[in-house]
Amino acid sequence: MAEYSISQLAKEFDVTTRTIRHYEDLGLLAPARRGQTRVYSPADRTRLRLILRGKRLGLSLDDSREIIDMYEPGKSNVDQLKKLIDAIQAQRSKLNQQLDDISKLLKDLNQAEVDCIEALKSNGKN
Amino acid sequence: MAEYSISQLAKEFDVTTRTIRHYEDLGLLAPARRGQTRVYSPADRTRLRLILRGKRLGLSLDDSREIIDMYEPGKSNVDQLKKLIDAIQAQRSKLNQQLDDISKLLKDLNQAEVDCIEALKSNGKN
DNA sequence: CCTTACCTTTACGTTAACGTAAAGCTATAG
DNA sequence: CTATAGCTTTACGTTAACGTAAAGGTAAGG
Repeated sequence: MAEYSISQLAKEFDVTTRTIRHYEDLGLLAPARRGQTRVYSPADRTRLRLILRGKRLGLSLDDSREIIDMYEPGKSNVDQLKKLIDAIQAQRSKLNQQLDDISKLLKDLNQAEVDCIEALKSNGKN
Repeated sequence: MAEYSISQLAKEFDVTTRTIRHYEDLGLLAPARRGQTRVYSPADRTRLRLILRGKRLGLSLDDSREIIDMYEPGKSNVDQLKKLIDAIQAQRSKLNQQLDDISKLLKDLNQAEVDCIEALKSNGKN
């Protein structure tokens, strides 16, 4: 089965159909139509997954569209490709910054937890 | 020198003074005052750094406030502490999800770059 | 004394990312 | 045949996170 309805995708990724249509309005998705009804291919499904992954990472929908478009070069000219490579570099450095942020946050959380447990212990004595 | 003006912090972290005041409106910062003027301590500066780190990770300001408040238990009761530990667990699993997302995205970007460079080569032949 | 450079509060405006309601088509089950 | 379930478009509403004036206090420099 290589196709999905909008509500199937909505259920699978735990978003509303409104959200999926919104992404289409912004040009991030372009599913086929059977009559008036949207029909999603596995490729559409993958695009949706990428969009939501981007969201979890704090990317704007515009950012996500740019990234997703990077995955399909081939019809571009040389200048565009060079711009794409630059964009990829930029994204990579941003992601590395995030990795650094996350490791620091995790460290902080560990410390906070230790402090919490300590507080619980001495609190239990009262 | 253990104090900062609002514009010093704004410059250091590359945000506007409006942004910093906004964080105060939402209860994320509470600097001292000299007369009417805000005076920021190193601790305030650290809180601001944490807020902005959270922002880079896609956290809402409310999320950030919760996390930051985790760093200072001590006056809480047992129930609050237990809730804090739960919140820490939740944050940790969210961050681990992000780590996974990022590693996948980085992988995808690498592949996209390879594809780009390939396209550039064959394009150069024309 | 007055300009320049800060600081302040108050308050309306803006953008992104949807939510929500209204109104209607379509098909299948009872 | 009609009622229920799922699809559609259109369009106004909402929330978060600030932006952007407007209007004014304060202190140092020429």
